[in-house]
This record gives sequence, C-alpha cells and structure tokens, in this order.
Amino acid sequence: MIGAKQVVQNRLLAALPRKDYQKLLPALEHVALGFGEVLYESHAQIRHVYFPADCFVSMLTSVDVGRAVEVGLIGAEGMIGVPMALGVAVSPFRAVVQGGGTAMRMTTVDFRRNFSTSAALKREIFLFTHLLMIQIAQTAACNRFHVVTQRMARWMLMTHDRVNSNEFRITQEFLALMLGVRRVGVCTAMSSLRELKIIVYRRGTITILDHGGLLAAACGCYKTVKDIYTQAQAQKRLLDQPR
Amino acid sequence: MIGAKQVVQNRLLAALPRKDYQKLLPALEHVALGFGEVLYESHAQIRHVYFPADCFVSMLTSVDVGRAVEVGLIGAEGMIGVPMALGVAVSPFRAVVQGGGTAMRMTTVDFRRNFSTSAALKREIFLFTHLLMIQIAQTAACNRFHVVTQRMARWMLMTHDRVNSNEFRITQEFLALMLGVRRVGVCTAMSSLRELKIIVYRRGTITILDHGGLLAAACGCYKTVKDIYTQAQAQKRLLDQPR
DNA sequence: TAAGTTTTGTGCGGAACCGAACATAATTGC
DNA sequence: GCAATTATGTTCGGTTCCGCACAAAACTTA
Repeated sequence: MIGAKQVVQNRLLAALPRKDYQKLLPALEHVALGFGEVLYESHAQIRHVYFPADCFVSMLTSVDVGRAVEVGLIGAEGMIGVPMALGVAVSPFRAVVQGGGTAMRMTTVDFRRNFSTSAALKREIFLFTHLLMIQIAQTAACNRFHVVTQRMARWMLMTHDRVNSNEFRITQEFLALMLGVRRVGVCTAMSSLRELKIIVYRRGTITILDHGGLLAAACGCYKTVKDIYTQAQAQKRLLDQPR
Repeated sequence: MIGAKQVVQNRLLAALPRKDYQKLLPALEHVALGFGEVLYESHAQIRHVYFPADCFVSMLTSVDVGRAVEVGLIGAEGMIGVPMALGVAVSPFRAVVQGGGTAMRMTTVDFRRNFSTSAALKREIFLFTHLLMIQIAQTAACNRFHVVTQRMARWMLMTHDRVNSNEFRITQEFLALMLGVRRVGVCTAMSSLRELKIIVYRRGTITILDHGGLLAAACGCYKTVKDIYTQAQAQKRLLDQPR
C-alpha cells in the first residue's frame, strides 16, 4: 500500500531528479484530504503547499458577496500554493478539495528553503505556474462565450483526467457552484447529456459512458488547455533525455 | 524631453535599486509602440519583453476560430512577456497595443541573463506575475457574472488608470472585441452612461466626466483588483524603508 | 462641395439564463 | 417502516444578449 502510493504520487514531484526529491522528502508530510475541505481561504495566509497524489482541488475567485466561480482545477499534475513560488504567502483564491484523497504537503518555511536550493523544483513549479495561468485565462474566455452544457462537459472531462475514473461523486448543487450558474441550469444540461447516452447519474454520482461524445459536447477549451499541458510534458521529456 | 521620459518611465523598473537598474540599462532599448501593433501572436515565440512607459497592452485569449476576449491589461505597472520569467519563451496570449506610446524593451537573451543575476528584478517581476494572475482570474469571474455595462465601465476605469487622462481613443467596435460582445451591446451600454452624464464620446474618443459615477456603474471587480495592486505597492515601500 | 469611408444608432425575433417557487424521488436516521 | 433530509426535476415570467440587417451621422479625401 505504501509502495502503491509512491507510484501514483504527484507528477510534479515525480519529475524531479532523484537527488532533488530525496532532499525534499524529510519536509514532506503525507496527509489525507476530505471532500469540501478548505485548504486556503481567499486572502488568507498560506501555511502549507500541497502536492496532490490522488485528490484534486478547485481554485475559486469570488465577486461581490457570496458569488464565486471556479477558475482552476489542480490535481496530481500540479501544486496548490503557486503564489509561494512567486514570493507571496497569501492566497488570492479559495482552495477547496473537490475530490478527496491523499497529498504530500510542506510548510511554507520548508518550501522557501527547498525552493531556493533546488533548480529542478523551481523549473517544475514555474512551468506549472505558467500552465495554471493559461488554464485560468482559458476559463475567462470560456465563461464569456460558451453555454452551460459545454462548460459542464469541459468540467467533467477535466475532472475525469484528475480522478482517472469514469465515475466520480458530485451533486448538481455543487457543480452549479463551480460553474457559477443555477442548479436548474446544471440539471437541464445533465439530462440532455443523459438523453444522448453520454453520461448516467444518480444522486451525487456521475458516470461517463461515452468519452468521445463528452468531448464533442464540450467546447474546445478543454482540448486547448489539455494539448498545452501534454505538449509541455513532452518537451520536458525531450529535455530530460540527453542527461 | 529625455529627462521627462525618465520620470514617467515604467514603474516596475523604477522600483529597482539604482545598481540593478544601471546593470539593465545597456540591454534596454527605447521603442515607440503604435495602436494596434501586435507584440506577440498567440503561441508564438517571444523575442522581446516590454516595459511600457506611457503605453498599454491588451492580453487576449482566443477560443474556437476568430473569437477572442481580453484577459489582461498591462501598462506602466508591469511587463509584457511574463512567461519569460517562468522559463517559457512562448506567449500563450496575443498581445496588442491598446494605447500607443513608448516602452523599453529587451531581447529574450538579455532578459534571461539579467533576470538570473538580479534578485530585485526577480522580486519585482514575480510579484507582478502574481498580480497579473489575479487580474486574469477576476476577469474570469467578471465575465461570468456581470453585465456588459458593468464590464465596460470596469474596462474604462482600468484604461483610465493606465493613460492617466480622462480622455482616450477607442471605437465601439474595438471595445466590443475586447469585451467579447457585439458592438451593439457596447453602443447601448455607452449611451446609457452618456445619459447619466458619466461619460461623453464622439467617433472614437471617450471622455470620463464623472469618475465616481463610473465607479458606481462598474462591478466590484475593478476595485477588488485595484486594491490588491495598491496594497502590494504599499507593502513593497514598507519593505524598502528599513534598508 | 461631393463622394467615399468609418463610426454610431436602431429594430426585430430568438436563445440562454436568471430568480423564485414548488413537486418528486432517493437516501438516511430513528 | 416512517419521518426527516438531501438530491433531482419542472414550471414561469422577465432580462440580457445574440445574429442579422439597415439607417444615420461624422469624418476624410478628391
């Protein structure tokens, strides 16, 4: 079981050279994160950075009072606490655990020390920061142009990539909060996908039946961001080879 | 005239200690940027980073084909080419000069060298990267929740801050492209602000009459982001004092 | 001054979504 | 099994914005 955890661990850490990773290990703490857990409140001090293993986390920006929308979704491919890499210890976003699971975490103090002494860690985290920025910007455009069904399908695909399963737990109410729409809108969109036999669902559990159909139902924003992530990984492997 | 340019120059560079700035100077080139000039195409190689003096630049993200929306607006407070600071030499966004003027620029080669050897420059640029990320995320939320008039008023306020004038040139057509709406929508929104005596305009020129009124017409997103920028500046001054 | 170009204004039917309220179904706790 | 709770489904009037088309006004150029 411990061995298994080592295998499915955070990909950002996994990409580090063994030496750099060994140096980090003493500062890393294994934690279990439950659904709905709030890692950062908006504008609050960051105490730990998190490297998701098999959980994933929503980054939310709020406007006015009470209204919020998801601007980023981070799983095993990244880190929660990107501002720390930019020298800021305050999170501008609310970070909420969307899918429960485990993660490695590190205190900000440990992070600062390790970050400044590991060029490989810097490289990985800066690249991820760049990718996160692209994801957020694409979400901005997506929110402007695409209808609920498309955006919801995109959300399901992004989630699918992060849970590595065709099934995941989420209520319409919660999904509506992420997309910043009424639950009624999600309800309508979900039944339309069900009629097309793209998904099935019952009380808090969604199952993807037709991945291709879901891709077709989603806007291009999913593919756009995914391709950029994939490309970045490919280029990294290319860089790693000669060494 | 040369002296005047030195005074109104880019605030990010102005915040550097004299020593760091002197080191940069030989690599900096003064350039004039005209309205509509494209500094980066989306997904294209970055050749220079730009430090706006009295011009400002829109960052655009596109979806599908032909449809795009502004996700960030950068003036003298920042730099164009943030990905370079994250080790990426490709711009994910299209960068278009929105208000003509002058800027300092530096080749990517020079930037890489100077960036790695100036802790102060790093600190400034990383902080700005953080702020830009917040601006983009706020735009994502704004695009989701706020109506055209509010978003347009926000755009005018952001532009006002960057041109330091109550008057600036922009056509409804162009403004519609930035906000990702029809020109008709901008037309309606602008006439409603005119009726309220908040602005006047004629053929490509907008004049702000009532700044407070414009603030009230805009959504909170303007103030939210502006306050974070201001706060970051204040904290920097605080840090600088003891030295 | 006249013609051409650019910019701004208006009208219309339709689609998507909102707020609010209420109805039904599945699950949990007693 | 029954009540309470949670989740999903449906309806309705109203608002905002869309695509499209066309008209009017302002500025430029010959």
